[in-house]
Amino acid sequence: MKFLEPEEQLRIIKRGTEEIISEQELLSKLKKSGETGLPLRIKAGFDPTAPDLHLGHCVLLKKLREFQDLGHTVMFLIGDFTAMIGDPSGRSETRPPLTKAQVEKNALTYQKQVFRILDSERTEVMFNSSWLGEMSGEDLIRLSALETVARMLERDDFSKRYESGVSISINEFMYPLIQAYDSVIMKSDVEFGGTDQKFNILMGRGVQKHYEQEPQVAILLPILEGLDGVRKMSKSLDNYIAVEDTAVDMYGKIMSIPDDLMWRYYLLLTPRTEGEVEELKKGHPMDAKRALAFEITSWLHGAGDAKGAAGDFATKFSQREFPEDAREVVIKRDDAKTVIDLVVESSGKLKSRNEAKRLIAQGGVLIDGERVTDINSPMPDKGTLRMRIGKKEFVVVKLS
RNA sequence: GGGGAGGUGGCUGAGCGGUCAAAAGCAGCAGACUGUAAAUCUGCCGGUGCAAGCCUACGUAGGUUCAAAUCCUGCCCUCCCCA
Repeated sequence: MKFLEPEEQLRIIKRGTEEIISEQELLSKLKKSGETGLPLRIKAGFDPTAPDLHLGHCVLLKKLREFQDLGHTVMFLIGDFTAMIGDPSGRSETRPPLTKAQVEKNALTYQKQVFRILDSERTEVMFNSSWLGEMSGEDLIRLSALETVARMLERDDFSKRYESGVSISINEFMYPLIQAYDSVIMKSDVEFGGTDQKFNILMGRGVQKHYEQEPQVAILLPILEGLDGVRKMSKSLDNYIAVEDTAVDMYGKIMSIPDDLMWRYYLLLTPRTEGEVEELKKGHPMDAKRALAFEITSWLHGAGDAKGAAGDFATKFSQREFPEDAREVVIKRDDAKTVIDLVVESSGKLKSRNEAKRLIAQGGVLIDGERVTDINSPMPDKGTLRMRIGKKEFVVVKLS
């Protein structure tokens, strides 16, 4: 195996990282791998709690892919055992543990999604239940003796919870230790994670030393903010862009992020250099955002789909025209006496009749380009209606 | 084991026994404007109903009362102090 110069590799790796502990160690590991011809073993752990990968995960996956392209091996660890505990990182409360069946199902969905980004040739998929499941009670106690409560409480989220009186379960204290032990078994050279993983990853170093291994380098990546631009992207906050979102949705969602946030997306999710980004900043923000949306969408869906999505967005929102490929719905005339029935029957998004009422009253519904604000308006006497329901839903309704 | 505090709508967080479907903020939705599903401003924001109204909601089960998120009791859960 031939590698690039260690310094060059380091430069590539460093881009967009929050912190590397330590850069010196990483450089020496890279040098050693260059001399021996052995790829580095890169560990990244994932909780199979959310089967929906989103762009937040992609920050990490993209970095892993860069490592792979440099010739190193990624160990994609599915924390099927630890998921039953629930990672307390960044949490303000205890998470409910998952059942075994749920975990297994989620893990499969996970794998299906990551190889959109990772190179499967250079990836080893691992499950920590394969070694943790075999640990005896005695092993576990021994492991737990390696750290103290005071040390655990140094961790920010634990101490905050402790001080503000939110519960911490004992098993949550075990989490960092177990994650650290994974690094020992996996003989990890580098462990990746978000900044919220700092404590856990550093603990891996300590435990590896205890087992007389060279400690892993910690590479911490920033947490990506979600659609609201403030809170971290996560499924539970529903501010996420999923890897499996359609190209159209993905493009649209990226267009909806606040302007200020897009530079961060450029840095963390695209290969654009700082110079290129500076150039974009000089131009119109909307052009820069379009380019961003296109770039990310084609990364995950291919250029063809991305082009389609861009066109779709332009007609729907920039020109406010009715898209040609709108969803079609067939409704029986008897089922819809008035406009509100029509809206309720044809929309796939509205949760209640009240919501439809509000939407109509507030002018959010257009039928054949005409705004309808009276929920009791009679049905137009036509066979086909082109409806816009809210900002994002376009439906062609055929009456039978 | 003893003493104390608390559990409110997706979240944070107010709440005198009636005027509470419950303040405020966040999130969400719509309109205006625009450069976009940016920003800003305005309105909406439990269900059902054209509406009046009705129904369901303030950890859970009961009770007091004409009336309870607000008072009492049991239970569940969380936290603090002492041992």
